[in-house]
Amino acid sequence: METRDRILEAALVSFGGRGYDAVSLDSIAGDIGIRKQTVLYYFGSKDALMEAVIDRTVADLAEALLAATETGTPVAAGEAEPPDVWAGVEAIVRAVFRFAVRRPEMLGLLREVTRLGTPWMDRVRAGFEPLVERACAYLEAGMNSGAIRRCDPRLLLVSTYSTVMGVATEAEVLRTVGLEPTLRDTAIRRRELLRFLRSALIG
Amino acid sequence: METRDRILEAALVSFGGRGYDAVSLDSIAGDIGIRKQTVLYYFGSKDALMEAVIDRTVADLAEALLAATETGTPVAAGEAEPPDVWAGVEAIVRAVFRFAVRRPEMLGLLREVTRLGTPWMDRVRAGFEPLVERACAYLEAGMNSGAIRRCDPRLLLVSTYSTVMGVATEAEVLRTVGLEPTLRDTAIRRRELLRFLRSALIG
DNA sequence: AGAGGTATATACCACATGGTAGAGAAACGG
DNA sequence: CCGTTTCTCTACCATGTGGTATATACCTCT
Repeated sequence: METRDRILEAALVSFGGRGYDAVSLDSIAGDIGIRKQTVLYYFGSKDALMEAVIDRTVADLAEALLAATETGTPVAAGEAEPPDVWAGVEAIVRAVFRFAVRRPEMLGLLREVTRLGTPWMDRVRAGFEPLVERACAYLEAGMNSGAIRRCDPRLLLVSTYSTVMGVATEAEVLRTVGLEPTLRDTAIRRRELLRFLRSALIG
Repeated sequence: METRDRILEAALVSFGGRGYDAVSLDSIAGDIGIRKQTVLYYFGSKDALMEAVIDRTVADLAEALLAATETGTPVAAGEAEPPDVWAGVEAIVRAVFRFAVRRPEMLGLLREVTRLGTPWMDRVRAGFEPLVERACAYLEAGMNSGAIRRCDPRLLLVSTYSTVMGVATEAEVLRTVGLEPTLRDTAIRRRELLRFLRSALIG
């Protein structure tokens, strides 16, 4: 099962980096020195390959982000003490930036899928659903404890998601304002973003 | 010059809505009841058509946003009094949401171009450069007057841009958290976003 | 050794795409 | 009334695409 993984990896990089339509099966196969028909042997069609890539990416992201949420949240069932909301947000942002540096294709793929919409997006939704639920409950708990300002948790989640994803992935936008997405600058951006979010959430 | 404009309009809707690669010249021509060769008569190639679409969109957006910036900014040359930064930000956000409702293709195209990157993106940069300059100067003035917290204005601009664009355009993300991008919800989102930004900027 | 599944390759196909060539209409100037 | 320019069309082409059919090597189990 070696080849299958190599195909999945190459497809992830291509789809996430250049977009579904812009990538041909020939180019994916060529990247790892095999023929297109070998790709079609493992994955019956281009669509099926995309599905597999999405599923893997969503699983990886959801796992990492759920793990990050547990950081700094001693939340037992029916606990009374409020969790440290800010620590949780910070852990999530750091996890996302880790992906932005080490596996930018994954965040790129996520963007691509939100652009393509239905039916690809449904797979993402399915995989992220527990994450979204948890995040909303988390934010709501923070509002109840007064740690963050009161508002619609879903809207707050969207704002936060957009901001984090944008800053983490939109390299072209950064270049527009004269910033290069180097490792050093990325750290600075992360710090600045955290200040931004902290003000927005707590203020 | 009637046909030319109709082509430009149809291409804008298609490119912005479904992406450059996913749209064929045949489909653009079909949308307005002409043949592909007529499209190629006015615009020598698909690339040239895309350039024209980008240029028009950038010009429209830049004009509207620059106009919005002037709202509530009695900024004369070498003025001493600080401008009302928050009023300016609010005017910009309202202008962006106006586009999100009335011309969503334009914001979609902007997204698409940032995804495609060089060399398309250079045209956007060129058209937005004065806007970016103005925005940075604006934010810096606000920091100097103490109206908003001090930080790198370019990073703050990127954070704000990402947030506004995300909330204004990512309909799929909204659906993920169970929100529909109706007109009514859009107004609510805009209000919530303004509260979010206000906290982030002023805090 | 041979049967059967696993895996990779060659050859091919139907189709859509961007682009070219050139004809026919329609308006316009002399 | 004729030549020129502007515009739109039909017809065609070269290329790249996703996908099928099929052959071939390899490996494992009996």
